[in-house]
Amino acid sequence: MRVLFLHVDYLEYDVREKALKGVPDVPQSKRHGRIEEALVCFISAEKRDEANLAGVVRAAAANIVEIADQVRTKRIVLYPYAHLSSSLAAPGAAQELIASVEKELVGRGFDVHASPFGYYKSFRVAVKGHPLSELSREIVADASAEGKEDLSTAVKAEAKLVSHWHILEPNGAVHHLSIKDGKVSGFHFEGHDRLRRFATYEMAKSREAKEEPPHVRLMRELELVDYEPGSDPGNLRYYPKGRLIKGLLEEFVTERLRDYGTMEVECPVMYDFEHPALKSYLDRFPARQYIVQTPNKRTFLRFSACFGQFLIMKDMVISYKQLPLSLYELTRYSFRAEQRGEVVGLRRLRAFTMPDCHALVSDVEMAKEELMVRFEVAWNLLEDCGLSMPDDFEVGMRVTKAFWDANKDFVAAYAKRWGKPILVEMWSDQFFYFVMKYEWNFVDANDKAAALTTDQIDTENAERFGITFTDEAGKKRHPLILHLSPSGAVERVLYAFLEKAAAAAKDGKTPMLPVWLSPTQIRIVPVSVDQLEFARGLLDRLPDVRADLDDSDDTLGKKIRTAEKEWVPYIVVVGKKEIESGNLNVRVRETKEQIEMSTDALRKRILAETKGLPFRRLAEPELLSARPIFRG
RNA sequence: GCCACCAUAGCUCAGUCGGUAGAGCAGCCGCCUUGUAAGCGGCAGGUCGGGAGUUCAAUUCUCCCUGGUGGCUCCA
Repeated sequence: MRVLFLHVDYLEYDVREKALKGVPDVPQSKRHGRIEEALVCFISAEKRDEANLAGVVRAAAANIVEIADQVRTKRIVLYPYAHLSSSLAAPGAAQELIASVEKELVGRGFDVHASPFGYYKSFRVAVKGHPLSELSREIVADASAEGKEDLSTAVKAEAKLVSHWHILEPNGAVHHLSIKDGKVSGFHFEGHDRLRRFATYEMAKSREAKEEPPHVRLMRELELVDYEPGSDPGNLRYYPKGRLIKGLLEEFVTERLRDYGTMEVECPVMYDFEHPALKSYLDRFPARQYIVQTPNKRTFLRFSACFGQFLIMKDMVISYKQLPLSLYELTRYSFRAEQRGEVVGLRRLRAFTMPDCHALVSDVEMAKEELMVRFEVAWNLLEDCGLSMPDDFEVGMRVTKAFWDANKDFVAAYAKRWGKPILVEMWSDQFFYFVMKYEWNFVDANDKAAALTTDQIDTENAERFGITFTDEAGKKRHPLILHLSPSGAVERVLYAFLEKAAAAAKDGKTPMLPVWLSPTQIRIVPVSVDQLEFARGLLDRLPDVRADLDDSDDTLGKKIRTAEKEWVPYIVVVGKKEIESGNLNVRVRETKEQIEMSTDALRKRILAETKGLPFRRLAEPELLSARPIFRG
C-alpha cells in the first residue's frame, strides 16, 4: 500500500462519475465534501497487500496515527487514490482495506472522513507547507512484522540472561538481594546508604523526579567546560581552566600507567565497517556508532581503544615469557552516539577521553593475579589525585555463574581488599565477551551512578581478533585479555570532583577542587594600588606554583569575593602591614582560617600538597586585568 | 529514540491577554584608593534560538527544526 500524506488547511472535493462499474451510487448529499484542518491520506492499495490484509491495515493505521500525532490533528481524511502505484489491488480488496483502516482509526478515537471509492472526483487542497505536511510512505505488512521479529530475537536472547543480585561483605558473607516495589531487601544497608542507592539504581532502574545535576552549573560557572551548540550533543568545549584541569588529569593517569609498566601506543580514531575482524564485534551494536564517510569507504569512530590495540596485538609475535603484557592509549576521543536523552553534562558524553589498557595473560590464574595488580594501580591513582578510597565509590561486580563457582575465593578476597560490601550481579550464562568485570561507581546527589574505574576478564576477543602467544610447549595459544580503564573517562573524574564539591557545599562545607587541579592556587590581592608593585614582585618569587594577581581597582571585599567565587585555595592579602613585616596574610579556603606565613613557606606548602602530581603553569594571564571573560 | 517542559542582553531573570522589550550582575568610562564575599555615578549592550505559517502587524498564536532540562529506554 502506498500513502501520500498531506497536512491541510482544507480539502474540498466533488464526486463526478463512476470510474468502476458496480460501485454503489453516492447520494446527492454525499457528492460534495469539505474538511478543514486535517491529515489527508491518499491511498493506493496494491496487489501484494491482498496476501495479508489484516497486517497491512495494522501497519497503515500505525503509520497514520504516528503522523497525525506528529502534526497534532485528530481529523483524518482517507482518500482512495489509485495513481500512486502501477500494481493495484483488486477493487474489492482495496475497498475492504480502506474500510478496515477507517474502522481501526475510528476505534482509536479519530475523526475519520472517507471519500467515495470508485469515482472520479475533482478536488482542491491547501497544504500547510511545513516540513511534515507532505510525506509519502510505502506500507508493507510483512516488513514491519519482520522488523519486530528481528528485534525480539535479540531481546529474547538478552531476556534469557537471568541476573541474580548479591551483596558480598569483606568477611565473605553473601546476601541474596531481591526487589519489590522499588525497594531492595536481603541486606541490612545501615551505614551503607550509598550502596543501597547504587543497588536500587542497578536493580530497579527507576528514579524519582530530580533536578539538573549540580556539576552542570558548576562546570560553566567556573569557566571550565561548556556545551557546544555548534557540534553534536555530548561534544563539549573546554575553556582554558577546564583544559588545564583535564590536561593535568590526563598526564597524571598516563604517568601512572607508564609506572605500571604498560607500553603506550596510538591508534586511528576511525575503522572500516567492512573489516572482517571488526564486523562480528560490531554487529551487536550497530546503532551506537558515529558514522564517517571517507572518500571511498564507510567507517565508524572508535568507541574505545579495544580494537585498535587488538589489531596491533594480532600482528605481534609474543612469547609466554613476556606475559603479562599490556598496551595503553589515552583515547581522545572515544565516540559513542548515546541516545539523546541520556547525554548530560560531564556524566554521559558522546565524545570522551578514556585511558584504556589491555593486558594479555596466559590463563585465568594469571588474569586474577594481574587484575589485582591493576586494582592497586587504579586505587592509588584515584586516592592520590584527591578522591577518597573507597568512600567515594561503590563496586559493581558482574560475573558469570561459572566464574563465581570456580573462583569464590578470589571474589571474596576482592571484597576483603575493597574493605566494604560490594554489589555482585551474577549471570546464568556468558552473554558478553567477559566472564568477570568490576566497576567503581560514583553515586551522585541525584542517585545516579557513573562508572569510573573498570577492569574485565575477556575470554573471547583474542580468538575473534586472532591474537596469539607461544606457550612453553611451543604451541600457539589465545591469551585472555584484561580491559582496564584505571580512572574511567577523564571527564567523569572531573564530574566526580564537581559533584563531590557540590555535595560538600550542601553540607555547609566550602566547595573546592584539589590544590593540584585548582586553576589558580594563589591569588594575590593588594589592599590598594599602593601595594601593586610589591605584589608583582611576589609573583616572581612563586615561579613553580600557579599564582596570579588581582590588579583591578575593585575594593578589597570585592576582590576577595571574586577569588572565593573561583574557589582559589589560597588568597594572599597584601597591604601596608605585609610590606612592613615581609610576611603574608594567607586566607586558607579549606579551613576558612587566616594565617601568617612567609612567601616561601606558602610556596613550599603548596609544593608539598601537590608532590608527585603533574604541574602546569597558569592557563590564563597572571594579571586579572589581562583576562577575557569566557562566560559571564 | 519516546513523552513532557524550557530557550528574552555576556550571565541570572522579568515582561509583552499580538502593536519589535526591562532589571540586577558582568563590560566600558569617570569618581573613590579601599584590611578579608558585592563602594558610587554614567554609558553601551537585544533579528526575544532558527525557519515557515496565520495576521494589517508575531518575541507573543500554530507547525517544523536546533539546543537544553527531567522522566522513560539505554549504558560493550
